Amino acid sequence: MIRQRLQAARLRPSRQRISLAGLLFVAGDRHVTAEQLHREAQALDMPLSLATVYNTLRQFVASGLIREVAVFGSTVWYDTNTGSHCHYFDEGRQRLEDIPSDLTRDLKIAAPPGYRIVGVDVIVRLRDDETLQ
Amino acid sequence: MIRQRLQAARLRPSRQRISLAGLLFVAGDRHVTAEQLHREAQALDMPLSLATVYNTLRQFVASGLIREVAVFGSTVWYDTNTGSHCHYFDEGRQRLEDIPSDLTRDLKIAAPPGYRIVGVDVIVRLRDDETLQ
DNA sequence: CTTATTGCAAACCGTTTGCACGTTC
DNA sequence: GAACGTGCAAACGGTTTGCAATAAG
Repeated sequence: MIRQRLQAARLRPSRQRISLAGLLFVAGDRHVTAEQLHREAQALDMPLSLATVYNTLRQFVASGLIREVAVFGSTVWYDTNTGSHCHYFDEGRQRLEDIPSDLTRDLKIAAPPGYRIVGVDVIVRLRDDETLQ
Repeated sequence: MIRQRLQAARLRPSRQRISLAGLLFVAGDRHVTAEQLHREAQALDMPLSLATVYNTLRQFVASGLIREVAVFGSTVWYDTNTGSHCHYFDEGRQRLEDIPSDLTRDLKIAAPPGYRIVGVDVIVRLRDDETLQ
């Protein structure tokens, strides 16, 4: 199943890619950073380097298997749900989550003349009541 | 006017802060990065260091004079319009701009139980028709 | 004279890259 | 064996910080 997915994306099924695709796709929607995924792989004794995690995630994005999400800060988040949807970002726990209903459908966005819309990112930043000083 | 604005924010009107506040607030809404603002100041013979630009912009954010905008990549953008509104990001020219109508009013966002919404970022990524491969 | 601000250079941190080695087809 | 993938360590780029020098109240 994982192998088929990689094959469909024209990526050779190397041990590392199978491990990472397994972590990403076995458990439904996921939102992870490269470092998180690397730690997970380590914990499960899947030996691969951090550089490979970064490179692989970029390849997965290029192949449309996952997508990037823009959040504050320099960290790139990856989302296995490639459809149109929005995100909550819990600033206290630093966790990214889908917003159940696709709010983008409510948005009446037009591109300015001469431009094309290549993506819409909606992120709702949250603070939990305790963390909120 | 600039001095009053700084005073209201309880920031001492140092030469550097007056320069930067001038650049930011004299010409209506602006969207800049720290590097851009530093280059502008240099060009106008306002001597200040890049570190000061970074620090000052953070103070301005903390005082509510400007706000940060989350865009892809590690670069932080600063917006002199602190009200609720959304952004176009021109990926070719790397320019950030306001979307004239406040789309966030169309969004029916609720915070999950136990959470508070501290901000909503909507960024519409654009590519101009030429740049589009 | 006390407290805040600045500038430099070094640290930082997430990410990318060059290149020698290993793997897949 | 040709093309591709991996891992290391070093580079990168935007940002932050420690600290001595300087300026504001």
